[in-house]
Amino acid sequence: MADNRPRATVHDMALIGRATQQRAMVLGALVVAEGFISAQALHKRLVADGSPVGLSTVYRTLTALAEAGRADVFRDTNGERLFRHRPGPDHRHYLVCTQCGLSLPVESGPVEKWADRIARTSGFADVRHSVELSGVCPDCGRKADQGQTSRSS
Amino acid sequence: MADNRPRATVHDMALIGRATQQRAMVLGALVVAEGFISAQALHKRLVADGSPVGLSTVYRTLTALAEAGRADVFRDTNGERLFRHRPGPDHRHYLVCTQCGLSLPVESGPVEKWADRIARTSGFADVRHSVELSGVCPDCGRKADQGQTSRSS
DNA sequence: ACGTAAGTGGAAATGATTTTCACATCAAGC
DNA sequence: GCTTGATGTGAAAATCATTTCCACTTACGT
Ligand SMILES: [Mn+2]
Ligand SMILES: [Mn+2]
Ligand SMILES: [Zn+2]
Ligand SMILES: [Zn+2]
Repeated sequence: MADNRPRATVHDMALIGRATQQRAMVLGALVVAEGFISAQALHKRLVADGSPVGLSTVYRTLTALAEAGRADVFRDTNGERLFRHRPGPDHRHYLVCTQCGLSLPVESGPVEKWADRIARTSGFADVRHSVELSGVCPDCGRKADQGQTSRSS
Repeated sequence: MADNRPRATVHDMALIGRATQQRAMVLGALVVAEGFISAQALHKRLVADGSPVGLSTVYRTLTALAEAGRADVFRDTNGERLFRHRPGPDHRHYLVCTQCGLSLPVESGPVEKWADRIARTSGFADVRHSVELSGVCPDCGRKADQGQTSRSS
């Protein structure tokens, strides 16, 4: 009966220091966003919603969440960093829509194994990986069709 | 008998427009670098070597080479873009040393298959992937050991 | 309640990349 | 070789995300 929209947990806040009102607002907005969003965009959204958190604080909170493993980070093509509240306790990879930010967690077992093997056989230390998939989601693809290459039926 | 260091080919230049002296210098320096290097660093190197190419031109040339598929791009952790002359005609992925830029092409068959499958089953259009491995190469790891956690034998 | 370490926010600094635009130079076509 | 228009160049300024500063709050253990 209870709806199962994602929620912020006290757990999230405990990991990054003191529980301030600002952090609660940022975390709340991030959870509600349900997808990848930039610090700038999240800040605008907060201000628009009458929750005037400083931009520096938004950056600090998102960075702290990411470091604590409570948020995932995605580099978009312009180099901007997008954040998303991490649904579970484990590291994930996503397929992200370049138009609207919609993100879909993808099954990444094979890549993890691949990356681990390379890490082991390379001789390199502290090997990390960054795997990002991006594309245009069905909705955005449909919208895009109605504008250019107007292939009449 | 002929050494087989990588060389710039006329082919590389043909793909990006006119063959100017500046482009030849940038391409030459990129090839000689034999690893990932930033536009800024490459520019400094050119200036130091008495080949005063403008920074804008370095950026333009590297970007053009990347678009033409003659260079690979790597986003380092600070968001800076590193370039490397692409050894062959095909798309590759690398394991890059975060300390010195040394890069090792890695066998990426499994990831390509994985990414292709997701692209096909996701419903997304124009799916692209970015896969980056980074770590500390043996040489740099050795150097790092002689400085901190001095665990006496 | 108090004291204080931790957090906040507006403004300024940073730093990579892009843009501008007056000037130089490729590469055709004669 | 010489003219010429499209293309390329570069110094400086603009952009823009992110970080740093620092005087002022605030959370929270005592
Ligand atoms: Mn992974
Ligand atoms: Mn690939
Ligand atoms: Zn979309
Ligand atoms: Zn190294």
